[in-house]
Amino acid sequence: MTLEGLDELDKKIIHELQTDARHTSSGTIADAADVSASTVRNRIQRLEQQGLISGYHADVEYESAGYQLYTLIICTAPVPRREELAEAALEVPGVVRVTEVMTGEENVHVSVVGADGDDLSRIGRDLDELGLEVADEDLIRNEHVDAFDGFDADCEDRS
Amino acid sequence: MTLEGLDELDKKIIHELQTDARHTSSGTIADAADVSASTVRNRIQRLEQQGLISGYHADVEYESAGYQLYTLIICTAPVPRREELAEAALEVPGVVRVTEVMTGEENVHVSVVGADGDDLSRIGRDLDELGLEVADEDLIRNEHVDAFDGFDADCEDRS
DNA sequence: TATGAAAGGTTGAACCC
DNA sequence: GGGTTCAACCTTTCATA
Repeated sequence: MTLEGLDELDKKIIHELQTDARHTSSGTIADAADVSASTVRNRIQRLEQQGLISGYHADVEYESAGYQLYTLIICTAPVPRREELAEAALEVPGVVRVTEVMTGEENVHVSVVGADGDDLSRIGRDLDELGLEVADEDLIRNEHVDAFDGFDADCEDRS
Repeated sequence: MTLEGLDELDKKIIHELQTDARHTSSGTIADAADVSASTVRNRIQRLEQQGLISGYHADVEYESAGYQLYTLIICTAPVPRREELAEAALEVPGVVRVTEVMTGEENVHVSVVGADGDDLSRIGRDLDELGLEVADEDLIRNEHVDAFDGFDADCEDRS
């Protein structure tokens, strides 16, 4: 079954780019899928234009870079302003991700990077000044990411 | 000031790769930094080997791909088993990110992708069977990511 | 560690089916 | 839609300082 017009080739492309966006060439995917490299290039271009792939980025280990305080700040926003505040939070220096959740009090989760307590104090203050109430603040011990297996053709069966 | 031996060139490289890991060539960075392309390539290789850059991946808009249920599942793990369970959770089909937080009851945050309620039920059951107690479950309305500005040479001043 | 040069792979664009 | 061609670009490898 294809979702939203995504066929197996699209899914394979997404899966490969999710796994390694920089060292995977169109030709490699093309060989594995038995199509030409330009077909893969056309598909990638389409996926980017449709916004299905919204970007590519390097995963950085902040601790190794000397930023010991990779931290999750959980905030509460008034629902009508949630989206606006989430976007504003992204502009605060040190903020690397903002997740808006639908329900509950703690509806904006902000991931931030800091080198010391002063950084965190400033970020907390900045968020507060925007109108985000800081409900909780926790050091992130570890973060693991993985490509979504739903796009992996070799892993279709899910109980 | 350089952190952990990272100089301005390293930081610039990381920033560029965080912004667009696929369409940024060594040559482009080299021109902007007034060094040779080979130097940039050597640095990138070093950053990858040191584990400072741990990977590159495509950002996928799951909703556009037909997976309407991009969801945050907040779990509680016994502290001694937290890391082990977090890694195990990553293997559950549909799980795309696991964040371990240091303190508090809700110390494992799991981001999952599902097409329907059945997917979510299964994922919840799988996490539970691992030994992760599901404390809360929330639809993710939106997720914004941004490159860390601490690596951006044009943005060093932070109040 | 930074640089430069040559060979081979990769990309994007225009074009054809 | 998919495929071909080709010029421009990129990367790899190795040699050099």
